[in-house]
Amino acid sequence: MTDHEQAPSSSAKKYRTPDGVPADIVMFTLTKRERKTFTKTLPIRELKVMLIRRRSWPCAGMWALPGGFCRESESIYDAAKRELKEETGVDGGHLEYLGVYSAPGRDPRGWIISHAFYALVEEWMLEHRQAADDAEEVGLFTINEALEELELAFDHRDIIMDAYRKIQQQMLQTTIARQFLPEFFTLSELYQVIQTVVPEFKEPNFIRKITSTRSRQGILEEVRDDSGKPLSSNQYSQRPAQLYRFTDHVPLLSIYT
Amino acid sequence: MTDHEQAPSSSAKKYRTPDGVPADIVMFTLTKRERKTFTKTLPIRELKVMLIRRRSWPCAGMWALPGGFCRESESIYDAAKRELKEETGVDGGHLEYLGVYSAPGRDPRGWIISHAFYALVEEWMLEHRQAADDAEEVGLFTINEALEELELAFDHRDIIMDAYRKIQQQMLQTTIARQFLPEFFTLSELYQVIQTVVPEFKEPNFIRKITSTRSRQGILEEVRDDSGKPLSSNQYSQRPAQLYRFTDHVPLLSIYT
DNA sequence: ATAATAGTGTCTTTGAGACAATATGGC
DNA sequence: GCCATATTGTCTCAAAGACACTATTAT
Repeated sequence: MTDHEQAPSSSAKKYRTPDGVPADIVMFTLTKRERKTFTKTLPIRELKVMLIRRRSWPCAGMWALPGGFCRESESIYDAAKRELKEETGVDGGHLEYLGVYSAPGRDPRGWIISHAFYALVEEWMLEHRQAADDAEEVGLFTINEALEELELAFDHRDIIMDAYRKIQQQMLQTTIARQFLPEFFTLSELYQVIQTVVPEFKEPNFIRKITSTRSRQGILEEVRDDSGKPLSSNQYSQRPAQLYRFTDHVPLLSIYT
Repeated sequence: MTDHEQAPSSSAKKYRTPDGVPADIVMFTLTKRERKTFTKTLPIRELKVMLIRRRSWPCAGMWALPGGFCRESESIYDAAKRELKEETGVDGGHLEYLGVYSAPGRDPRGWIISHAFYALVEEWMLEHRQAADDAEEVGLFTINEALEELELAFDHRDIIMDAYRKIQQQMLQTTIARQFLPEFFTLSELYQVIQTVVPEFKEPNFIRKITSTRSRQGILEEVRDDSGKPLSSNQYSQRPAQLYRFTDHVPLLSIYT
């Protein structure tokens, strides 16, 4: 007989049930800082994570992921979406489930099962947050700062490490890079974004590979104007560079082929 | 202020909290049936999922995933591991987290947040279950049977579909195929296992590709005996075939290279 | 003209893909 | 010898990788 048969009922609780089910969000953003050089160049980009300094028990004074408790009338994903909106004031943005954190004793308030999400937001979305919220300390940190220098609440260090691993994997295996780029972008920008999130990624012939191989064809396409002329941009370089955009194509990867 | 600040405490509950947090397991197995032909040949393999017919409210009479409620003293993963052991009598086997199912109203018993796992077990592990459990109806079904012909309890249809998608993806992108194979195996067996789980997978030159390309090197290695002579098997063919085993290498895939 | 980045030409080597040819062992 | 499956030979074309070269624009 499975335990399903001995289910606790909502009317008469006989079994110990969790004390709360929050959704916590690892909000990543890619900051963009102009380099002040005499000539045009790509901005400096850095991957950052948003944290909030807790003011009250438990873990007062430590840095924590933004989050909030889920209500009965919503799914966990809806709770995360609501929380993301409260923090950024924005509805959009990439929001994806990361996992569940349920080790006994992870939260001194009781039996708290946390669901982690990660979001990719634009830097400006976080400015709203800083102004709107009264006196709550908010910070943007690089992954290294967060993991090495800060005191993190609960098991949020584990969550951030897991989220970092996941975003790195997704950056290489999906087209989430689009979340960090304008609709049209140059291949140098794309390469820089990938490298910012996955420093190990090195492709000397990146441009050629993307543009000249059949198997990669389909994930990107050249941008052209109405008359079919290729569009280019010289925002970051002297010589204009061809603009590209992501298509809807999602390639299927395999270790065997 | 984040909702973390308004946390319910275990001593004095002021907020509605979930009525239960079960772990449900999609148990996959690959059945192996000898083909009765005059000559040696590979067995027929089929991917099956184990379901249990519910006897009591809610969803009495419908087929459901095996599962059980999580206790305060264990993590969700531990609960799934415990449940897997109860069902199969075996400690081992591949067990992996799939996701959370929390849509309001998904369970008539109340606010029940289910965590799905999927497991890969060997067929014989399920035999124990059939004998040990008193009078509970257990079945092994192909994915198609489960999705097309059975009445499934709760949102277990969604869970099974998600699990199927995930196992297909993992079969191509990780080395979980090893869970369905003996330690040493021939490349024909490996190919058959992959195709059983992912029928779309077609590689005419499979053997050559695996054995002769540098980029795939490392995930498999030839088995040799003490004196360095290659080991082969003629269990499934007249001419003996080279045996291989998986290494510990995990390749990193990217859509950009 | 110069500097700086975008993109191409070209050559070598590896890998994919298709088939034909050969090898092995049970019968 | 015959059969069925495993494995290799061979040939063609696509792609990776390296590096030198050309192109385009701001200053």
